[in-house]
Amino acid sequence: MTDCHNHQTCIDDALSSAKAICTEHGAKLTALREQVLLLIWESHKPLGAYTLMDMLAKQSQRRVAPPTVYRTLEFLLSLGLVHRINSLNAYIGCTSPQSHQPTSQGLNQQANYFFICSECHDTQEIINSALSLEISKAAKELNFSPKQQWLEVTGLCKQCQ
Amino acid sequence: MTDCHNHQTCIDDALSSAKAICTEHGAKLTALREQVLLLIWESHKPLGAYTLMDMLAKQSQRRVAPPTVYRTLEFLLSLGLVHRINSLNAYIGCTSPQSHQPTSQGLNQQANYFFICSECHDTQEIINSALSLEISKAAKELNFSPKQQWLEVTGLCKQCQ
DNA sequence: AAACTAATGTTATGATATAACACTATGATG
DNA sequence: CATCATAGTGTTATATCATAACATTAGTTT
Repeated sequence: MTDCHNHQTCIDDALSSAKAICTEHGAKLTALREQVLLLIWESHKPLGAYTLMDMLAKQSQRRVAPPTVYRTLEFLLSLGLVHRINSLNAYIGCTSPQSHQPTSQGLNQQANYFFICSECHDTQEIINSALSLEISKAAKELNFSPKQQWLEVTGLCKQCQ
Repeated sequence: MTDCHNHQTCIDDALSSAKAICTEHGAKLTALREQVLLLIWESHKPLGAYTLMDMLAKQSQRRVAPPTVYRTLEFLLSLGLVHRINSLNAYIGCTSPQSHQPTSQGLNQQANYFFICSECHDTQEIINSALSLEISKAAKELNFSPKQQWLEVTGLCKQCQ
């Protein structure tokens, strides 16, 4: 991770956020879902579905098949608790799930902006209204009505330069 | 495509650009490479590698294997003649390859911004310096040194709203 | 022509993701 | 309490996307 920080706090926060958000949406954070969310947060880097599957299998001493993982990820994605990094086919914990909440109409217009270090794979998510504004302006010029946005910037993080 | 335009002109331009860029880099636009580039441009929408493979096989009446297609795509990508749409695992012709030229150090800092209609799959690429600037600013705040950027915005195009 | 190199062909396999259906657990309802 | 409905999970098979490794061909240089 880029900043020296108390990782356990970070995980705890993520978990209590997740619980709150689940309650709010009448969704259940089952043991499996919690386990996957924790694994993703403990890693703190984008994690592939099959890596996650192996970790799960190891933890629970039994075979875990792909659909189990993908369904769980889908659940977490739908609540904005994790994000998919398209350029890596990988999944990462959302640092501000409150900002990525689905509405009754389904998902909000979602804006996901990531900076991904190609060296250490540390990935930082940002919320940036100036950036959002520029994207909206560009969309307007094209008469395009945006729904979801992903920005993935690869390069070198502070530490790895 | 979003704008009513002369599609053949568009293809012709792409092809002559491609030839110029290849010459400039001492690269060869072989028959296969030209064929793939044309197929991508004729479609004018993001095309999967396997779709492309089937189209190639059909055109040339012979079996074409994945590596053939992927190598060709890699070549075209390396010269900035096509782009990969990560959220779709698909490839599309670059509308302004002059702006995506590799340097002697390898690829420039590349900025690829796409608006992808979820209805008709029309995909527009834009160049937008205001947007680039915001991304640079955000990177600077993180002390992140960006190398490549992809923005993919999904939603509804003018026609499909 | 021989030797070298870039391009393409070929076979096999790895990596990512989903469809379809079976089973289980949990809570609602009579 | 029994039964029913539903959400969640398990299981098997398969689809989809991508690459490794090595063989062959074609074009260039000497």
